[in-house]
Amino acid sequence: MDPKQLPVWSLHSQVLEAVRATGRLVLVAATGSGKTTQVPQMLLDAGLAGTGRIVVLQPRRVAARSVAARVVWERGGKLGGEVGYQVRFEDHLGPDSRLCFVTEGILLRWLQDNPSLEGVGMVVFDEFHERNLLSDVALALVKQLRRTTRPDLAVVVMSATLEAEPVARYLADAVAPGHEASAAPVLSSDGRTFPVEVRWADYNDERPEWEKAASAVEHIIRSEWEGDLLVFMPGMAEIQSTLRCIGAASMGERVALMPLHGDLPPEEQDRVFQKSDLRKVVVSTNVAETSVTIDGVRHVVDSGLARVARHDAERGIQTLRVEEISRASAEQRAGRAGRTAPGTCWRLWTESGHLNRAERNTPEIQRADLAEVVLLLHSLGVRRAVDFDWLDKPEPAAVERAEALLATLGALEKAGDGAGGLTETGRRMLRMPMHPRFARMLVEAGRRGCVRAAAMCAALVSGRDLLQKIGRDDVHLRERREVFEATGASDFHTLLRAQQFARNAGFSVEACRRSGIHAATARQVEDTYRQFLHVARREGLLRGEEGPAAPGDPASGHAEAAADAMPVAVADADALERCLVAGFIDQLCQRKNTGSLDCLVAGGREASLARESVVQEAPLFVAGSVREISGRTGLVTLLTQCTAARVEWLREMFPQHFETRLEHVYDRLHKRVAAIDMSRFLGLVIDQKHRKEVDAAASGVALADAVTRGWLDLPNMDHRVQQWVARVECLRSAVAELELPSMRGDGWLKALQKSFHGLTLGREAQQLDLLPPFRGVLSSAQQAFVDELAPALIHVAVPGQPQPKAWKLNYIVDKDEPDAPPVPEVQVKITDILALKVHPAVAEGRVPVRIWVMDPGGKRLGSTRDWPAWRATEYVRLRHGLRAKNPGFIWT
DNA sequence: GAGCACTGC
Repeated sequence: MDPKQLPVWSLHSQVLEAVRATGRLVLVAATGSGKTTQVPQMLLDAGLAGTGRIVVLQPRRVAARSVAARVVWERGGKLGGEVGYQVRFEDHLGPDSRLCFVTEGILLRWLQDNPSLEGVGMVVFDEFHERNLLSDVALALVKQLRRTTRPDLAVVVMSATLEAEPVARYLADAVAPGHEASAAPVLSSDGRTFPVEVRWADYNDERPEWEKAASAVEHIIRSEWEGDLLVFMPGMAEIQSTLRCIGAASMGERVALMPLHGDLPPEEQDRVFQKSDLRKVVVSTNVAETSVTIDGVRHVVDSGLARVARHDAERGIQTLRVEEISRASAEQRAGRAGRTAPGTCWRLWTESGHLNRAERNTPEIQRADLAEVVLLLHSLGVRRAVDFDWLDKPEPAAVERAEALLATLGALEKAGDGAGGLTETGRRMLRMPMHPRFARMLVEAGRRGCVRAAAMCAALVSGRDLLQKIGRDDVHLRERREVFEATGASDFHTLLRAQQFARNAGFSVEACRRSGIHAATARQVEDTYRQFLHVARREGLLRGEEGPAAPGDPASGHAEAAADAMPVAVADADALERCLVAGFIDQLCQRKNTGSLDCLVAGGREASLARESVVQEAPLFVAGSVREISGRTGLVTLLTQCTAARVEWLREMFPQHFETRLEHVYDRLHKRVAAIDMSRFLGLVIDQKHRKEVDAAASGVALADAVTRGWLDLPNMDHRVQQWVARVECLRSAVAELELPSMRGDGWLKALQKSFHGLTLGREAQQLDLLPPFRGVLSSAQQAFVDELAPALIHVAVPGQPQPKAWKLNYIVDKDEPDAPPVPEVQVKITDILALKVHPAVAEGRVPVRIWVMDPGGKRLGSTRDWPAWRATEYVRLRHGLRAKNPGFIWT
């Protein structure tokens, strides 16, 4: 087919006009419009990038590679000529390349070496609706360039389902001083897809997702519709359940059932794309939503769920939870049914439920670990990432967490208000295309002569999991796995041995699978390892480990390659472990006890050591990964990829993180306060020395703390004391001029701390009469005010009675409004107050007493804080009944 | 007594 027949060509002149006039364009074009291959060519042929390159950003390596190949084929010529691509590990750009398809990470690396993108005339963002972290960062940086050194740099944002307006406004340019900024022009084009009919679940079906999906599949197969089926499930376990359910149903037609997820060996993944005599039913994770396209699918069954990874910045852990997908994501999934012919999409949720779903997915920048991006921005002069001009701002807590990590690793200077500038170590780390932890590890390895091993460790955890998950009763695999488990020192040794095994086996898929290793991952690890090593060599980190072949020596190429392929050798016994500890130092863990796997994690976190970790004996270790998963019994935070640590190493590498100070703690076992010189490392107690003498005030604080934690109950916190607190509070809020201190919350705690001043034993605290010290928080003048103005007892004169009556007041806190001022209450028989004319009040008449009015038999008739009004209404209503029941009294 | 989506330099 002639590419010029593609729908996007109908916009040809408008696209060129917009870019020529404004240097900007937002293009919304659905799948099949031809935007990815055609628009870059239009822009190139119109000469809109001047003499510069047109850089087209792709979210995936395969996409960059295949689109470049397609465009080369359409235009003739060869790859690396006019058209080329560059992705990690592969550079097919030539000196004359004008159209450059690159992945997002590549552009960001270019920016580091070439901050004003000299030689680039235009940046085109493709598939921008995916809102990947790096594309958001790249767009923000391109925008900044346009406003500063590169006003001529054109920018085109293309996407399938994006709402165009926010991006167009984001890319607004100031036309002239005083004029309103003009948004970027927006164009949209139809795709070339077929209609997809959406069917909804029409009631709340309580069955599990896999059963509902199986029913839908059965229904489709039994009807006359043709075409393959694609079922979306959140994860592997759900896929297995779905396959079992479908297999159990009898549908009168044989079908080919196929799982599809990232952990599948390649040959099984390929089955999905091969022609099949039977109708295919593919049950897949999110891979099939964007990364992978299966031809021939006419029916989509969508559970509406996905596992979403989030970096919880508040808690400093990675989470992975099943979430409802957004409406945009559901659209994308439905579209998978209409690529070759009209189709149907069966959503396993209701149409009204759909409206409650989020419109779009959370952009990655709002759910990712930002350490790497924050470091990059620092290098480009952006010191306050929160204030940077983002399309969607990252959470301040996430930026803080990232800056804290960078400071802990020693990449940023510690500063009072947030993070300071880059350190020398930070500058070195920047040059390495990896997470700052790994960069820190390599820097440490350079000092200790174990760069190869450290680079391999970094490569091993930079991508997918190398090792397959072992089923609970897969005894064979478990035995094979144990072969890799060398020592109890580090789980990385297990990975290193497994990788070595894969190497020795020539990355044979069969051999690797028998030992539970993903061969494809192992091959990727190898590529990553070589790249890391190359970078380390460039940075001079490998100097001590290499022979005479100096870096840059033209003859050294082969020698390097040969050396890199050598088995990993480690310089001295624990050099590698020290590097691992350095890289993961912020995830230092301490076993709580020997009986359980529960651990304390640096920074006040708690988690559990993974059962399969080899680091079972070490009291102190670092975890390569801290993540929360949902188990059958709820959420569990698991520590994996662990390495045993020694205190001496911490003292040597991170002396700045030690803090020793005198702490008073309540010892629950001996029920007393102990004064301890506590030595902490990032919050974890490393060493403690008991002191004989105890500070009186600090001891009081520790006892009060024990009370708030529920370790110590106080029988003497009785009604009298509680009433005193309530009375103070009542008067404090009613008569602010008195400036009484609050005795709730913090005030209560302070009173307790003062009361316990000088005590050390839990028993002493429990036996103490708390009323005198709680009164003592106030000066004697203030106490007198409280006794007078918020009294426990008031005397009320009722006309016709010889003497005033003494009423005992109870100051009551509303359970539903615990922060509201307490109200004084009293219960009175109606016969005693019928003649009362003025409602009694406390606090200089500002707080009327709440009177519970009782009938002569003691039954509550109601309550009032305005007796005359009550008497005029409620009483009048009740009078008849009262009179009938109590004829002896004169009911006036 | 227990477990895991997808990418990128």
